[in-house]
Amino acid sequence: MKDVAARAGVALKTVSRVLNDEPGVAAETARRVREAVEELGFRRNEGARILRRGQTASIGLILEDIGDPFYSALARSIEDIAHRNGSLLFTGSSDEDPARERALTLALCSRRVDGLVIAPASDDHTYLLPDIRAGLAVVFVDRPPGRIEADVVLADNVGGARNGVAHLIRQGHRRIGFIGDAPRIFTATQRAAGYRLAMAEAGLVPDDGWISMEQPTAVGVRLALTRMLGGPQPVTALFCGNNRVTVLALRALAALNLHPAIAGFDDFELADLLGVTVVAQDTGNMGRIAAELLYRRLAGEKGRPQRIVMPTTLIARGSADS
Amino acid sequence: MKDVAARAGVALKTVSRVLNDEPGVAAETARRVREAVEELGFRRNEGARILRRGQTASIGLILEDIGDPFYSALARSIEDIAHRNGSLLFTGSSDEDPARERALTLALCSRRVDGLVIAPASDDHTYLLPDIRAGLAVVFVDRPPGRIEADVVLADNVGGARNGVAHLIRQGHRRIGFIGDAPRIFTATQRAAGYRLAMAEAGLVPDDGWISMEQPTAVGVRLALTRMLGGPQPVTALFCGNNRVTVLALRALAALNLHPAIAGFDDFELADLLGVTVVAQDTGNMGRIAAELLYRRLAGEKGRPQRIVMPTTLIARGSADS
DNA sequence: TTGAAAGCGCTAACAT
DNA sequence: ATGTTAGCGCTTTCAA
Repeated sequence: MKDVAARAGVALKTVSRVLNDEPGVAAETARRVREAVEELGFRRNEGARILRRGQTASIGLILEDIGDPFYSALARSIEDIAHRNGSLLFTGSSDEDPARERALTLALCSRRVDGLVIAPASDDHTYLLPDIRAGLAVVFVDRPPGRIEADVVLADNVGGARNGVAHLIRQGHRRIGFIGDAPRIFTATQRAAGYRLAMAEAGLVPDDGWISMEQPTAVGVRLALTRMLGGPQPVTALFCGNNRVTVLALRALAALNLHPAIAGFDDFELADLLGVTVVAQDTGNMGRIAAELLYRRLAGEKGRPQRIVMPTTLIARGSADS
Repeated sequence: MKDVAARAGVALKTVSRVLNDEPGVAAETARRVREAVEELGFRRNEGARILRRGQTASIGLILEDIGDPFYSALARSIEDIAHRNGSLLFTGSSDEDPARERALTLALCSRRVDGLVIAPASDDHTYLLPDIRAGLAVVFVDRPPGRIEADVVLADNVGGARNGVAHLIRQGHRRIGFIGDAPRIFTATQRAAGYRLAMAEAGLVPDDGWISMEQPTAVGVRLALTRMLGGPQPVTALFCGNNRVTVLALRALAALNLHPAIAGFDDFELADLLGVTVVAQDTGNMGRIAAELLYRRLAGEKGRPQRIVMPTTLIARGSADS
């Protein structure tokens, strides 16, 4: 910028004025400055500007895996809101590792992002307190924060799973299996609770062997399925706890050539063509609402932390029938 | 940091030394400093550090849509390499809009990202020249840069499409349709060329009506399909130009209850269960290689711009047969 | 309408 | 082993 000022024969401050469209610069002077900018290929150092002004116009997004369709859809809707608010977006994948989540988050705090949207893997976010006190806005999404009070946008996990399982029950099923995820994952536990609730409401008592709460792998899901579908009293229907489980289960069932009724939490691409009944969450809206809440907080909206629960939709496509 | 220094009763520089693990600080002094850091909830302002040191330890990724599975897989592999190199990652979606791509890119340049990975929508990247001259590293991925020389990592689009179409021909098909994307998109044109090549090599002359080069929409694909599959000489097989087209075509065919042979460029989740034959690109490796090249350039590797072409893999799953 | 000087929070270079 | 000074590139404040 110094070079630009020299070239245009004006003071530093005048260049700054032109670049920021501040009033009080003669048209001719402004023209000369712009010309110099062009000739030098000058690009303002945003970092220095930020240092001086104290607002970074950037937000961070921490999630489990940007490569997962559920999270990438979330990321996209958040990016749109960030863009609309003139912010750039940092993204980071925690891989479900609390230490990596924390490291990533603190790195973003050091960069002084204005706000953070976190789909947490950790259950303790007290480490964010100094930054929040210093003005950082944080909204949690998909899962609640741990040991701090903060805004959070969640799906109706219990209600959604309950609806899905109730649908299977309406189709006449009595022995229904649930394949979830590791119990430390909030959504997994909530959806399992929804399963139990639906069963209880129908007067059904699930056998212990009908419930699997493990981190989903191809091998693990196949084992769980052979266990549930073998023996003298096999389950006749399955409810899967998330999109990854559903996909793994569909593959395993195809390989085993078994065809129980099946439904799952989360919609996924081509579920329609495969005719798979799902409980869909509105991922796009969830991200949008979380990001909009973040920007309202940044704009100064006060009030106690909100807990927004998004409804889910049962989409019956046939796989749950019979 | 000033506050920390005051609290620990040392000079600013000593705090800086402790925070950077620089040698020459007594253990006891360091302890006092760390204590003060803890008590004050101090977090170093990375922006100021960057301003002083001139390296941002961040890179940017510009792609069409972070919500698209193809690109989100790419993003994930790039994020991993960035993480391994101690960088944070900015992501931005251009929505196939050259102006948005440019705006996003320049915003990142102003933030002084160390490097940029771009899956370009624009065909003119001369606007990057000043930044490249100033030391910015840029690697293009999926599509080549426009009007500048730069490193690029591409899939073997011509060869892949050719292999896919040749596979259909080997199954006995003679009238084969191609549904691509807008011709201004590099990959679309390349894959169409691969289609023509395979046809020509088999001595087949494609009818004009067998080729559709439009931005894929549900309606557009359905129309193209009814045109190709209607009439007295319908095509008996289809080759789709990318994952989105393939999915739209599968949906349209199911709705129309038509079952021509089909194959497509790009693998996609559940293609295995649907038995769809595809030409797969190794997205993860493509991102990894692009990002690694970027970091080699940042580490000072000289030499003329590279053009790396990644092989594709034909995965026959049955949908191309008969 | 324009400019000079101070300072954002940090680190490099040079004392002590 | 520790401190002092200058300055990264910009904006803010105040003056002309």
